Amino acid sequence: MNTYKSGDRIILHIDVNSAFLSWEAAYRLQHGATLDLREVPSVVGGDEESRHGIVLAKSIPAKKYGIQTGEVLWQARRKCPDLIIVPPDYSLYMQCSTALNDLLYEYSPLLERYSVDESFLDITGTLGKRNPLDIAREIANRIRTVLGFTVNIGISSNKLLAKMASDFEKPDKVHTLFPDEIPKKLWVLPVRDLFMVGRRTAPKFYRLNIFTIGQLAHTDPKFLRAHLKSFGNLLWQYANGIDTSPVNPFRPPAKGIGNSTTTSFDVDNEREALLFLLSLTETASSRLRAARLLAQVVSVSIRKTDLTFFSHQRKLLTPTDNTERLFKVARALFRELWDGAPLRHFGVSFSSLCNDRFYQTSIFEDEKIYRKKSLDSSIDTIRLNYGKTSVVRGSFINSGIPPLTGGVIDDYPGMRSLL
DNA sequence: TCTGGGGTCCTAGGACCC
DNA sequence: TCTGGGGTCCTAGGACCC
Repeated sequence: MNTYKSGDRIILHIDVNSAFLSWEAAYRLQHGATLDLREVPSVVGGDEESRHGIVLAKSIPAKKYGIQTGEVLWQARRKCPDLIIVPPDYSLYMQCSTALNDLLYEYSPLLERYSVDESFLDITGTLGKRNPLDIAREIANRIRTVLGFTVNIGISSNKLLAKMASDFEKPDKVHTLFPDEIPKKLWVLPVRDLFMVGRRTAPKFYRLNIFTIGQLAHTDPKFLRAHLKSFGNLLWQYANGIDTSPVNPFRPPAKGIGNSTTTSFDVDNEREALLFLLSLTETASSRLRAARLLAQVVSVSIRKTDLTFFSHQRKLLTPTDNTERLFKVARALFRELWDGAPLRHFGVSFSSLCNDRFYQTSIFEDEKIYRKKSLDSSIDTIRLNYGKTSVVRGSFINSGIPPLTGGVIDDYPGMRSLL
């Protein structure tokens, strides 16, 4: 029952079932635990004390209580009083992700790591005479027995359909969604289930009397364009299973590097606000230097206690990776932005990135920049060798504010919203 | 007691240029 | 003096993804 044509590509989308939770469960079992977190109502959740308390991943039994990813933990606990909550361990997830991708790579070099727990694999050239379903089942079986967790695998002739297929019945399932299966398997689904139809777009469709992916697929694209601009066109194509994006094994260079944090208390004074911004600038700029990049745009964002969000950005005359220079801009932006209302969240991010080896210099370039550069790199080196807290700015001492905030694990797979 | 943190892309309006 | 038109750049905000 091969429903694919000989000229088509064969793309697999591999999606780890409840990734963070499964990985925690597998790790604990391998280290002597007797309880499998996947078999009881459980979640991976942030620290409530510091206001990071949301559900990051849930077990299937937890889902049966109506618990949703992104939900606040006290609400989840109200739905299920016996809920087990475990803290996240991102370095473990990174190791599991790498092990998964090493295994996938045995089946094709055309492997795209879409996120920490999702990958695309183009097996067109390595398939030979084998049936793609058999290969997918073999991959899933090996992941389960060798690595100790389960995946869903979607099979189709493009990435969009493969991704939609992996989202069908879970866990530990292989599904196909070839073009001739679209009416039966895709069009019957609610429009909200289509990739890129989020919480704001779905209600727009409901108002236009579009409730299923099939209805969207049969709507005049000109009508969609009138309501949703080019996004309408894209979604019409997705609803019809059209996607020509290739599986790209090369990660494109980052377009922006930033860090943000929700503070453990409301910040109502400039001194503390600026310390948080400095703390974020320290980590974000050291990531910039580690990647050998310079930034020409600095942006600062804040969130008030009512969760409203504001941001300001500024383009610099010349790109830089210098902590002090970047912080001065961030500070100016913050002062423009802030009206004095208490804040619960801060963000600093850098964009318009360029390579640090060749860049346009300005005749106004500060001569002292070379000394500042060597200071930054010395601090980076000391922190790398002796730990992050080995060098700390005096202003943070006794401030109750962490001197370095945010930061990602090296090589954490970048995520993107588009295929 | 409200909702993390890392990203990408798109749009609209204003400034400015020719 | 009474309002063109095309283009680029910059900025703020909003949508989506995992």
